[in-house]
Amino acid sequence: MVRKKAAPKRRSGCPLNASVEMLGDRWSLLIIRDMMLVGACTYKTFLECYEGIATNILANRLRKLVAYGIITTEPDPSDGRKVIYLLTRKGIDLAPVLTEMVLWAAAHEDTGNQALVRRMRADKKKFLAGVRQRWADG
Amino acid sequence: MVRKKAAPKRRSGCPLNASVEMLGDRWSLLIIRDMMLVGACTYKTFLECYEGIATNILANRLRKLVAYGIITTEPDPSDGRKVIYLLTRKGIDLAPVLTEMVLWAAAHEDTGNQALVRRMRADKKKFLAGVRQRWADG
DNA sequence: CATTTCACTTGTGATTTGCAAGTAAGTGCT
DNA sequence: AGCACTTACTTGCAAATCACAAGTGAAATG
Repeated sequence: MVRKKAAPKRRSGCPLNASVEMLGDRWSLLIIRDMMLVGACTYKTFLECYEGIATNILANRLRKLVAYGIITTEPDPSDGRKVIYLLTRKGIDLAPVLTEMVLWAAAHEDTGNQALVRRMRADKKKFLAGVRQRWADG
Repeated sequence: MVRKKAAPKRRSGCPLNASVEMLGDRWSLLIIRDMMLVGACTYKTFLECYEGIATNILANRLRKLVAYGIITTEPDPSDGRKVIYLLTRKGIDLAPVLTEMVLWAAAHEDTGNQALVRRMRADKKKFLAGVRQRWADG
């Protein structure tokens, strides 16, 4: 007996469903974090950044993030093998979400990079403006 | 040949890893949302809330959220069959994260419940205080 | 031209998920 | 006390997803 594929039904019209659809997995948010905070932008740097992600999964997640309009790709003009991944406006707008998550974890768990956390906590707005600034320049 | 279980290595000491560990799946955030926004607090209401979650998965996620200290359980004094799930302080502190996610989705996708979104956007602080208030009363 | 780098894809088991079908304890009615 | 019903789960199995190792093809490097 063949089972139908039937995507999991979620209560429609409820906020957050869309976000979870796009970001609710083990890797997507980490990829975005590394673009935003670490500046990673090629396939290789992602693979190295958190060793542990499988290469097929990384390819899959990047494809999905592009499909959702959170990141884009462009060829590296100085090296035809490389593909550069960039955050779109929609992707950059995730900065407040990431910030709150980092602050939450910092408040309730042992987190590394206390310097960053302090900077975020001290002036959230300024921190977010900084992220936007860096990405606006491309 | 037997494969070792080997949890996926993530770069240690980086913020956000802890959050993704606890919340980075399809359902955990939705469960928390429904506690926070809808007021769901029993197994049955969770199952009905978004029909689509499998009962074994729900049980598993609730157990994990308890283990992470995000929710607690207590027996319903008026009905011995029921278990009441409650947000802990740590769980309540997720409100800003959820809020930012809802606002992000609202800005970039078609979301339902525009009234809620407007209320969040109009006065984020007041909205968060309201959530905390409701949970403080228990 | 040979080697290396880069961004992937493919194949193969292992793990996780979705679904239907239990089960055990508590409640409510008679 | 007996029986039906609700609630919070567990179990079993198939299907989907994942981790890991090993390619592949195009472009750069020596």
